[in-house]
Amino acid sequence: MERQYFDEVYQVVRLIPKGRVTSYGAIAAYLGMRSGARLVGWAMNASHSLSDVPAHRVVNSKGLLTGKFHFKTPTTMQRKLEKEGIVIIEDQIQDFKKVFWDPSKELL
DNA sequence: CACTTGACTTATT
DNA sequence: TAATAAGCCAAGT
Repeated sequence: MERQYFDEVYQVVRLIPKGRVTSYGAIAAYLGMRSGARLVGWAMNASHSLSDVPAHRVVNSKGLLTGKFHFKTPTTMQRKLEKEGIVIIEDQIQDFKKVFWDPSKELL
């Protein structure tokens, strides 16, 4: 169980500000992986064990809620994001560029 | 033990 | 411009 990247992924996700979202690739890049986005997805899948991991703030590069079906209910993810002020239409985040939070640039 | 799959992304054809 | 291939790590079969 060498989850060397898993823990790092969780920590970054935990640092996502409320009302902002990030992408799997951004997290992967911040961890030094060029294309470890899939691994980030796996980390999210395993994040169900944890309680402090706002996986709903992690979307794909297009701002699409691809992982919403992995939540308790398919609407949980969207509802949580909308509750934080993010507008979503047809599983697509509106003004994605504005709410996008890049750890490598904003977390420093 | 080897192959496939998975909440992805970028590059190439 | 759209479709396909390749690349990455971990876990499941």
